[in-house]
Amino acid sequence: MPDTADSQGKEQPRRRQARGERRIAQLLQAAANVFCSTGYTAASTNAIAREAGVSPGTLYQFFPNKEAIAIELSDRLVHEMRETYGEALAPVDPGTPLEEAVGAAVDRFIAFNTEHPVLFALMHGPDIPGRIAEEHDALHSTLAGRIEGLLAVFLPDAPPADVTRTAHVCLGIYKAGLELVLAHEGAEREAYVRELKNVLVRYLDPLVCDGLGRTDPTGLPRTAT
Amino acid sequence: MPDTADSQGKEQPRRRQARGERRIAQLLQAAANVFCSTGYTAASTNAIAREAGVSPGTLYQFFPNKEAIAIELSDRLVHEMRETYGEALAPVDPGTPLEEAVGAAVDRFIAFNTEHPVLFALMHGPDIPGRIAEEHDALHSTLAGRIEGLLAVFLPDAPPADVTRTAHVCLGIYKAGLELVLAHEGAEREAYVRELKNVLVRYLDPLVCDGLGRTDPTGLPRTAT
Amino acid sequence: MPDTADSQGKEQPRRRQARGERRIAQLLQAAANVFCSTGYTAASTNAIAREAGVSPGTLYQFFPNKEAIAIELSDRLVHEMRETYGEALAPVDPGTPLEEAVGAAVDRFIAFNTEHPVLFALMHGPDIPGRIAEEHDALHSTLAGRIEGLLAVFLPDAPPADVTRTAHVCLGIYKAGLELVLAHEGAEREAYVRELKNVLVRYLDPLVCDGLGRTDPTGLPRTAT
Amino acid sequence: MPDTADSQGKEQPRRRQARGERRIAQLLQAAANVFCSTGYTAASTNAIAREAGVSPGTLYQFFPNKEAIAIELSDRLVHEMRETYGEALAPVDPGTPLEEAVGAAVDRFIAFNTEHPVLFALMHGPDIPGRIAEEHDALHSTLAGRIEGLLAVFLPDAPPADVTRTAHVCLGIYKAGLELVLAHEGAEREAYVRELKNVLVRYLDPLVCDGLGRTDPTGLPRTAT
DNA sequence: GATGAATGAGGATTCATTCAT
DNA sequence: TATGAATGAATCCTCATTCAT
Repeated sequence: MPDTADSQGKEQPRRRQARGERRIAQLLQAAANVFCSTGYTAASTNAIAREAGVSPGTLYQFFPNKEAIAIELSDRLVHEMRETYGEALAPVDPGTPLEEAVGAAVDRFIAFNTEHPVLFALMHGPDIPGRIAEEHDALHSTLAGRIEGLLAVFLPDAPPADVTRTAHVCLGIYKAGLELVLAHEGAEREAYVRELKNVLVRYLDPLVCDGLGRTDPTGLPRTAT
Repeated sequence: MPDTADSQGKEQPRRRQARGERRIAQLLQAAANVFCSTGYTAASTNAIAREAGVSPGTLYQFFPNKEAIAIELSDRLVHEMRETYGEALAPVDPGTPLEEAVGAAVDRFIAFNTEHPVLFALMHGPDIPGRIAEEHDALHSTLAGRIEGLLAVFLPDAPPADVTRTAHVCLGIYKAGLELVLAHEGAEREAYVRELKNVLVRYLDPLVCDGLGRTDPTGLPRTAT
Repeated sequence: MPDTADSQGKEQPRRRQARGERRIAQLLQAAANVFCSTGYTAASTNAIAREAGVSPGTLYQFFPNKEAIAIELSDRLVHEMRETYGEALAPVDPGTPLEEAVGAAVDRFIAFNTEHPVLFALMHGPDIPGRIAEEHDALHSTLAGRIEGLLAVFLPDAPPADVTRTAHVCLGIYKAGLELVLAHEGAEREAYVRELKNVLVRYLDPLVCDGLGRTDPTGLPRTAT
Repeated sequence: MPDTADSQGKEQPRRRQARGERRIAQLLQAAANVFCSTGYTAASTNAIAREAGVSPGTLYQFFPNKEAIAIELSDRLVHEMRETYGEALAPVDPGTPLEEAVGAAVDRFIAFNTEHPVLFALMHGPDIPGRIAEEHDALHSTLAGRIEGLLAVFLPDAPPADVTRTAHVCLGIYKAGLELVLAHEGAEREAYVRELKNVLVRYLDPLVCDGLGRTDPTGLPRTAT
């Protein structure tokens, strides 16, 4: 009756990894909690270790510093995002109306953010303009990339630089909107969600038209409210 | 027969302002520098004192803590903003085209931000969503208020709650845009400025009623770029 | 054209002293307040100056340091004590029963202490045994001296060293009792006052009146040295 | 067959006591030294750490603040007192003459105090009357409790409130006496010890009599020297 | 005399990180 | 691996005291 599995002596690497994985998950979860409640900057490694119920030394066995924790956390979130929503942020059928696509994307993003509140803390990058920390950067680029992918569908002819820029603008808008959304509750929150969608749709709509004169078969403005 | 100053009794509050007022300015300048280079959260009072070339004790003679410095700094910035641009953010003639008004406002804001880079650090509020610190809050409310005033001209019939919400959205957009603008230079920066204006104009345009009620049946941006 | 009063040249000392005395009284009062509310050790000169409504510099114009304030305060208290109760703590008629004399003395002491609560803070000397600070020492010796004077009446034949020692013991008892008295209120306080008197009377009674063979009706040990 | 500690799950609270327990003892010893030489109020955690030869951080790994150190120190002293002298301060046979009991108790107390001089610093509670700090309070209550236990033997019929009050008075007397004792040396110290015993015996003797008319079989003053 | 500015060492406390076990 | 002990610099802030005005 083996009290613990790894007492059998075989396959230690596997087991060790197993335990290690568990520890890592545990630490990341703790880090997420701490980042959420105190913010990334104010979070301390000791606090994370405490929250995880392990000693500081243990934490440093898996992560060289706070930044590494944030990076790994970001990576896992990105990974889970991909798992959940597929490679493209939204596997859009090119015929989808912009409004619908944006609405769906925002809803998904917000749902994901709500489920993983730490995302907000991680996204909330640069205390200092222009000096985006590495840990946030990874997440940031990934998000921007996904948005870019989504945009590519709607702006097939736009120069890449423009698409990239537009993606960054969208991400900025989203972050700002998310902040407002999270800061409110109930009906007001809903209202902010709607506004966020409006901002994005109205911003993107003319660009979509510009692209290649793709006109709505109806000849009417594509995104009638 | 007043033989000495203390026979007057009143007027205790502030004397010997000469050196003191200078020191305060010096400290605020130093604080601005430190906030800019390390961010508000990471800035330390000792660092500010060092930057100002005074001892920690001196700093504490004028400010009880970092927050107070930030608040005073914000107050002065707001004050200067008012001095520079007048009470309303832009004294708009109601007939002004939205695009023009927004463009002017953004240009002014950006100019002011460029001249006072610390504004960005101060605006960059909540590490933690929903928990905006007092020092940022004051600045935030002021900015939101100014935007609201501007919007009131264009949205005379909208319910106040909507105007407030719209102002917050605009401020969010502006902050996000500013971040992007500041993160780039040269032509790219110009491009981001343009995008920022676009976002705002397109967002606001459908909300605007041309004096006689919203006539846009589509609700879509009337001022396609 | 005298811009300030003291440019007249006459009678400066008088005026200076007058104002100075006022300042000193003001500072001492403030010090008393601060000593009472924070204790002597924790009291800061800045706090005293603030309480007095003057600048730290002014304080140091009159007192070289905290200790000097305490000493002066003690001196004035001792002086007032003398003024109020005369040179001897109680001008006792040798025939007075011990109980009465002690009761009166304790009542007076407590009354004085209640009226001048700072006395307690000042008496509460040595954080460190054997190292009585100078400031407390002055007060202490004075009090001990007064008690000694009182005792001399009742112990005319005792060797001086014994009288001194007994006085110190009485003062110690009194201080301890006062602490208990001040720590309680109402009936309980009264009870402690009674106990304090009991302790002193019973302690002194056997020592008293070897002289004429006043015998102790209680049969309690009178001379157990 | 537990291969690693974490397979047990329980028992987390304290491990690795070897070094830690030693450090704690070392820190407490250092604290005792510092409390003795500078007094409790003036003692600083940094000074304690320095005295212990460790860094400030180490101290804070074991104690959250100065108060906690004082409390732990008090607890250990009380514990050792109990170990040394048993649960009751003196396991008195009810027939023991008061004088003897008091004498023994005082001797023990003084011996203990002499061996653990920090006790004095810890007992010396309130800088401010009525505001006894927690750390001193614990010690104080314990001592008062022990005295109360001792008194209960001699005052079996007295109302509990009276016994408590009497115990507090005795403790006060003892503290005052101890101060005097410690402030002297040699013969003079001996003399003060004798006086202290006298004070206590004479104070308590009448109370004992009151109780139930327990009369000395000899009919003589019970505490003849 | 009076002021308030200035000091800098020292107070408590925290933190990222390392190390011996 | 995991632990908890250890570190020392850095945090914010206070204090007694001095000095120019």
